[in-house]
Amino acid sequence: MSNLRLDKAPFDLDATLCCGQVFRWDKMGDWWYGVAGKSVLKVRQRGEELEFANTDEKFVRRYFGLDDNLRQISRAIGKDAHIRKALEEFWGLRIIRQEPLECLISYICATYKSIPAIKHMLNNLSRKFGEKVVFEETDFFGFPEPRRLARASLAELADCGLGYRAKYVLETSKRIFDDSFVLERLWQMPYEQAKLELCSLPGVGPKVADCVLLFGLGKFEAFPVDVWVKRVLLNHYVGQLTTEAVQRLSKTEGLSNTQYRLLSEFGRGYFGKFAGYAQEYLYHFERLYG
DNA sequence: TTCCAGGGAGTAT
DNA sequence: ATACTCCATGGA
Repeated sequence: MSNLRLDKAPFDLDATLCCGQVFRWDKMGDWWYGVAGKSVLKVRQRGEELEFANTDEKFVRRYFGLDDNLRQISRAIGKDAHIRKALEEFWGLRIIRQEPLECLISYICATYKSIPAIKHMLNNLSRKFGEKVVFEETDFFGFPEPRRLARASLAELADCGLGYRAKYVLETSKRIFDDSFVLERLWQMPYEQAKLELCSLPGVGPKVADCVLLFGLGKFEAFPVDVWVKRVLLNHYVGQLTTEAVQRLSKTEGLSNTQYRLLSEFGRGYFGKFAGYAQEYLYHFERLYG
């Protein structure tokens, strides 16, 4: 068991793990349990103190983004009353550094699904194809290696509840496994180029790409847009959008490609290089109170 | 039962 | 380039 004092690093563990960026953490009592890499992490927060087990401080700092300068980020994105309200409400929410592959597969699965259903799918995938790790007499499962997913059958994947996403997960896993696509190479690419590369994968469009770039590859300017974010922007940012843009957005219920680019570029332009942080605060706020 | 979900691909214009 | 349609499934 180790402790970490959060003196100069505001952090809210609950908000960070509940805001829908990760899907495989569970709270038992006041402890959170999650699997990263091949080990089970156990974390709880008591005020300014973060307690953790089965991992080390270096990993915790990196995984939870504790070295991001949240005050500086907050000053950069705090452009208006609404975002400042969300920042205040969830102060200490941070963008987690997910493992890129888990992040990619997770958000391919997440398309057109609710969060409880996504959790269900990913837990099924991990139980079926991940490595079992026993911790505190409980079975946990690591996220599947690309090799296991690449060699799975469509039926096995479909059995996990993936539906029509099964073939996307399979084909993308094959491209990762045979090294024709190297996720790590995107780290040093600029945002736009990395996004273009990601969108060449089956099951990956602009939304999934932005999520992977933000949550897995440290591109904080990525501004993923879904129906919730569209809702936020139409409810609170009409003044900052052009009237022509608002008309185009109100025309249809869903989110066309054109609408996606419009909103994503607005977010990036308006909130700046930490737009992804703004997006996550706004998204969480809209889901809880919208 | 019906509706909706952290959208993407395929096809028609 | 842009718009329309279909998609499997679980949860509310």
